[in-house]
Amino acid sequence: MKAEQLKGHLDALLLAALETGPRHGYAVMEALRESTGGQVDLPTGTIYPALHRLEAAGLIAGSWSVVGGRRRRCYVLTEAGTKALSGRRADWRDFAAVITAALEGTPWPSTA
Amino acid sequence: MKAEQLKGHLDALLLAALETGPRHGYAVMEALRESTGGQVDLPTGTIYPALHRLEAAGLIAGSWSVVGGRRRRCYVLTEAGTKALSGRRADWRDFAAVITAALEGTPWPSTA
DNA sequence: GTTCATATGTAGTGATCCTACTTATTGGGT
DNA sequence: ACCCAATAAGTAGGATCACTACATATGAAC
Repeated sequence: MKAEQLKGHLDALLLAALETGPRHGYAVMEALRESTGGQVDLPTGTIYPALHRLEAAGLIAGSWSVVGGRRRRCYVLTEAGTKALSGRRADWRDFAAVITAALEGTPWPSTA
Repeated sequence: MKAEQLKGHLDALLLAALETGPRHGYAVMEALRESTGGQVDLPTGTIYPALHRLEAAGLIAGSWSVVGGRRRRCYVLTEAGTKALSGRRADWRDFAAVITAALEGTPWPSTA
């Protein structure tokens, strides 16, 4: 999984990882690694700045807590984040359909 | 179609556009625009440097010609380019499958 | 003769993800 | 006791890539 390929799609993955419930950064990292069979294995230098961006954009809301002596910043999808996620999903479907069509010459399997 | 989404996937599109036969840059641009229903509409500042990169990488070979008083640089897929294209296609399928699975939670429609 | 489509190109910008490093706590191995 | 791995968060700087804006030139239409 090359680095450049992910560009522009990471936010959608992070939002999706938070859709099932609140998670802290490290947990998001692991959730993503497991849900993709290890193919999306983000370094901390990618995930934390990305979460900060999403928080600054108002798509997720973070709050500090301490569990087992370790500080955690737990993130939840905001209402704007939920909307953004469905937008990103639609964007992805469109994007994937276009690229697949251009590459394969065959139409995308209908999901409608 | 947001700009950042395309990052890392452009080369595959360009190689695919050249698969059906030799084309010059402007023609590649139009072919891509038409094959994607206008959704991939690359500015010249994107396409020409990208073609230069591919040529420098040995994936395409360019040659000058003059048609109707206008100079053209016509590109052909090299052998390495053909191999690269099938690699890029495989990469895309893997990538798309992973992202779709992570976003939708459902497996990719089997193409096998 | 001016404007549009054709045709190619460069310089600089901005966004994004990664590498490498730092800090801190808990718990297991020896 | 000591060290190291896993957990947990973060920053600074670098590399890549596509885009904006601009420059150049010809042919065709009006």
